[in-house]
Amino acid sequence: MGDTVTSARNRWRPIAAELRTQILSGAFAPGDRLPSSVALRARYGVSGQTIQHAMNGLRSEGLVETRPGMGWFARKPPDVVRLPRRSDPVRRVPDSAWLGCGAEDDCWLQDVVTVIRYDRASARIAAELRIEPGAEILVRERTMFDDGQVVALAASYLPRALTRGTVIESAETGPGGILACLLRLGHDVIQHVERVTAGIAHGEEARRFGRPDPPLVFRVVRITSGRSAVLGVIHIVVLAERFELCYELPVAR
Amino acid sequence: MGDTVTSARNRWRPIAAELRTQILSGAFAPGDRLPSSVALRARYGVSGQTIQHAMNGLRSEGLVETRPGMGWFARKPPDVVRLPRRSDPVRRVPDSAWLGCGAEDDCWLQDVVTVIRYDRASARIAAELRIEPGAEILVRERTMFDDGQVVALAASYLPRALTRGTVIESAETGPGGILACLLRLGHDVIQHVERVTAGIAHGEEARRFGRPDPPLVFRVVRITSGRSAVLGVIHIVVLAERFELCYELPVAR
DNA sequence: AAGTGGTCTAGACCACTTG
DNA sequence: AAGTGGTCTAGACCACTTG
Repeated sequence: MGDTVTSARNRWRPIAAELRTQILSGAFAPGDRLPSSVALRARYGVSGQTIQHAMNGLRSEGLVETRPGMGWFARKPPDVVRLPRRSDPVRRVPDSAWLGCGAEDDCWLQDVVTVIRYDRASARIAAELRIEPGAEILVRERTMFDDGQVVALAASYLPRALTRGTVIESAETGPGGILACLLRLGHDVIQHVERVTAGIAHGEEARRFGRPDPPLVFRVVRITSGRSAVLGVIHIVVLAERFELCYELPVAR
Repeated sequence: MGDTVTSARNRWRPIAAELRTQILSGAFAPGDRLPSSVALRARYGVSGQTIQHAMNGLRSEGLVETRPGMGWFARKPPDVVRLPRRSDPVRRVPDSAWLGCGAEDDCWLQDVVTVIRYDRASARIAAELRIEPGAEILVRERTMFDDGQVVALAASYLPRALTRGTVIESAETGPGGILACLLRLGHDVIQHVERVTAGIAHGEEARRFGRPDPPLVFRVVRITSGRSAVLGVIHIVVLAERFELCYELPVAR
């Protein structure tokens, strides 16, 4: 009923389970080296492949990291950076797809590369923007770095009907970013909606993150609405291991 | 610089990449059967293990699913259910750890099992509740089902100083759940903060989800604050493949 | 019965690290 | 030079599916 696959006998799973228990119980502290492949082979009486299979599982769970030539190590979880997701209409920091990440100094993003292009709305983008599929849109793509590492990919999509001939179509939109531009252009910004999913980065994304194995990511779709129209949508792909999304929900009285 | 591991030659990665491209391009529509292991072995001139390794990668990316004895299939992604995360102080639906999932009928959760126990605050819980480590707390644990499948695990932690002798310590808290109880008890509920991370379910969690392989999950920490104190915190572990978290961020004017 | 994916072994080679 | 993890092959067996 519940279980999907039992097929064939299975030695790697109990081995992974035992090591997992030891790591979670603290028998191996973060940074500790685990027994080597040959040691584990001898202990469990299995082949190297079987040990490798077990370790691959633990690695994907984030419990173990590997330094080739040196061994397996209980993982010291990377410091997680809190990304406050707020709705400030104008921010002090330069334009970035951390849109809403906060007006404060904790908005520490290190680098932003911007590509601007024009396109026609796909079915998906059209639905999100509530415009006709095929309508002209402005696409602003960004890559965000932290310490030389790519940590997020983002693409903003705006109806060209709103942006044509405005500063939004230039590389530098000035302080406050796109949102401030929209406000200056007389648009009402009523609310943002953020839809968050999680998954494994696809091939092209994994490549852009510079990882051999596809990392776990958040996918955030941020839809910004005015009084009578959707003003824009941003798709953000964020390395999940590095970030925590933090939402504040004030209680209406 | 960017790449972590190159070691040893590598045949499974390009194979995975090629199949990934075909799936994403639509050459294999969702539900289509992929070539069998023997066919792929012949096409690429590699061993079965190598093909298996490539397919394992695609499966963990969610692009492929496997029906043992039948073959590999391009994945028809499961319908994603939107979980609106709101801050309504009182809801019409029965008490549940979907707390804030909305007052509407779209709150469709199927079943809830509740365990109530008393404990002392761990360092982590104490920090979240802003009480002394070791202080007495009330723990309400829940398992949420949809169609017989476990889809979420949740545990609420409340300072016992707030709950002792109240209806919150009974199994049935009545309509509106814990939050309504707190309001009736005279507490101000000012805001919720939700911190969202994503990861692979740990061993015990994976077991509770009834999965042989640990699934990808959201971890939501929801902290509910009154005017001068934290009223409670809920830890929710949600199957990521089934849900989308949807946050509304109204723009302050 | 024939085909499917999943697991396992034994043995090989590779790139990497430390001495 | 000796030890490490990562990949690969060839061959075996298993549980599962359809006919």
